[in-house]
Amino acid sequence: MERTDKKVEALRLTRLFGLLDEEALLWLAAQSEVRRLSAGEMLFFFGEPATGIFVIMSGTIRVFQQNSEGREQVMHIDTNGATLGDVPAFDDGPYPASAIAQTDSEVIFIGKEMIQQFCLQQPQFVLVALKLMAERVRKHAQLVNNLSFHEVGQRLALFLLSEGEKDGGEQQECISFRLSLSNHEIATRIGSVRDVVSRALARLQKLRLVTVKERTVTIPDVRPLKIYADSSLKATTIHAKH
Amino acid sequence: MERTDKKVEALRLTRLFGLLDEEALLWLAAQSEVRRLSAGEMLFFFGEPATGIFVIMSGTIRVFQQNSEGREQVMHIDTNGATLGDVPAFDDGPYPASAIAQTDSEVIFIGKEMIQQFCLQQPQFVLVALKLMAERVRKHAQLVNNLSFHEVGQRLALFLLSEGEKDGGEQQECISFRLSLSNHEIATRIGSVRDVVSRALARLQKLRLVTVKERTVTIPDVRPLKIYADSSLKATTIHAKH
DNA sequence: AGGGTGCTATGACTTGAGTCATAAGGAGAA
DNA sequence: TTCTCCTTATGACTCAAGTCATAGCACCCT
Repeated sequence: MERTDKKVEALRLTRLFGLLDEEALLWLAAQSEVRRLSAGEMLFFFGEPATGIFVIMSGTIRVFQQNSEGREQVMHIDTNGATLGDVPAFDDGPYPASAIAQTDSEVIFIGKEMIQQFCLQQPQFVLVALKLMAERVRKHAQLVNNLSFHEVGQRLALFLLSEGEKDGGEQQECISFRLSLSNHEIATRIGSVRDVVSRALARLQKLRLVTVKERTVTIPDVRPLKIYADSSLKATTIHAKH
Repeated sequence: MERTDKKVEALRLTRLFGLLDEEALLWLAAQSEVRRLSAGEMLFFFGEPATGIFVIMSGTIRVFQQNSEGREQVMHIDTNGATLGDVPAFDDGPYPASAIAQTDSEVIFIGKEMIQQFCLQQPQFVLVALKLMAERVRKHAQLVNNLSFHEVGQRLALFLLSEGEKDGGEQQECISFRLSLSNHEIATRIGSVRDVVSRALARLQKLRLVTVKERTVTIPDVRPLKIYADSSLKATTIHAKH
């Protein structure tokens, strides 16, 4: 199998395998195969029996659930170094969600048996996997929280804040960044639909919490936006009545 | 420390520790302490720094999130043998949810350092923990699915079906069981409020999908109820228009 | 008996969210 | 240029969900 080095390099950059020694990485690389995906290609489907885990070498992959009408709820979006399909690899169930390549991507596939065999030989690896899995639980709990307790406008505000932090990086009062996603894509992440996101964004602008000019979002002051995102609706409604 | 045997017995009955040998259990039991909780007492709070994990010896404990108005979303409810606080023990964050004793309960507390130390000595234990954590992720993904894609009536139907299976046990067409929870408690599990649950239950009765008599629920045939729970709303709405 | 307390049930109302239809702007292709 | 295709924006409409108020029932405690 050629290009083992490339695979080893890719594995070394992941959180899951990053701490392993050269030998272990070489073994894994030998057991693995590279798979190339075009944008829009499905990596796996919800409910399908799982055969192994995927490690992203390049590109970005969206993991989501979908209802019978095609409406999507994004669970998470991953890029270089992330691991996919780890849940079914460890609990032996089917895939709990579907995954699609958002851009042309390269992933490394490692069969479930390999992983399980590997686990028995590399105890410290299992600890890392456990930590990553715990973080996943935490993220999902956060998602439940957002969906249960915040309405669309607030979820949009939270989304903009997280995008702003990711993009702008710093901990500033004023953040400005280019909105790389369409309203429809935003909707799939915050659990809504295109139209409603459009309206919610307009509302945030009316409230002077953000300004949008040609898909460039400016948050003049993050604090009131954070307050809006976390505020109980009852309070804001009562206030708005007068 | 007296009553070590009792602790060992309790630990042996858990999924997390059940496969360990006597020696390991004894060590854990020696490091642990028993804590008694009255019904309604909090075990830990969302956001609090986590100090260790809890194993339920007796009683039932509810893990939930809450918004500023006091509305609750139950994440899961656990009894004998379940483990709580494992996520923060392994990813070193704060508690991702709050926990309260629903009934008088006894739990075993094991400090985080003990657990982490234990992990290094007992590789196969980590594998079990990983599997349980993966199952947790799966459950949460399922919860997100329910909240995102099903409306209250459907979520109630799913809840009744799961209660029926749990109680009645068998895989029958017709299920009848006593509804041990109040409408408010049901509401916290399916992400709604008391009034709405009451109405939704009335609607299920009008549709002849269930009958309720003095808190005893009868599902004459589970199949139409399952269909109702999974049906896309659009289809039912269009149908109802004529 | 009287007075809590907690639960259910139900009608009236409000509102957030989603659907549908339409208009308009930008990008790219022929 | 013109014709698509994709996107955003917006008004009109519908409906599910939630809020509020009220009434009735069962239970418990003096």
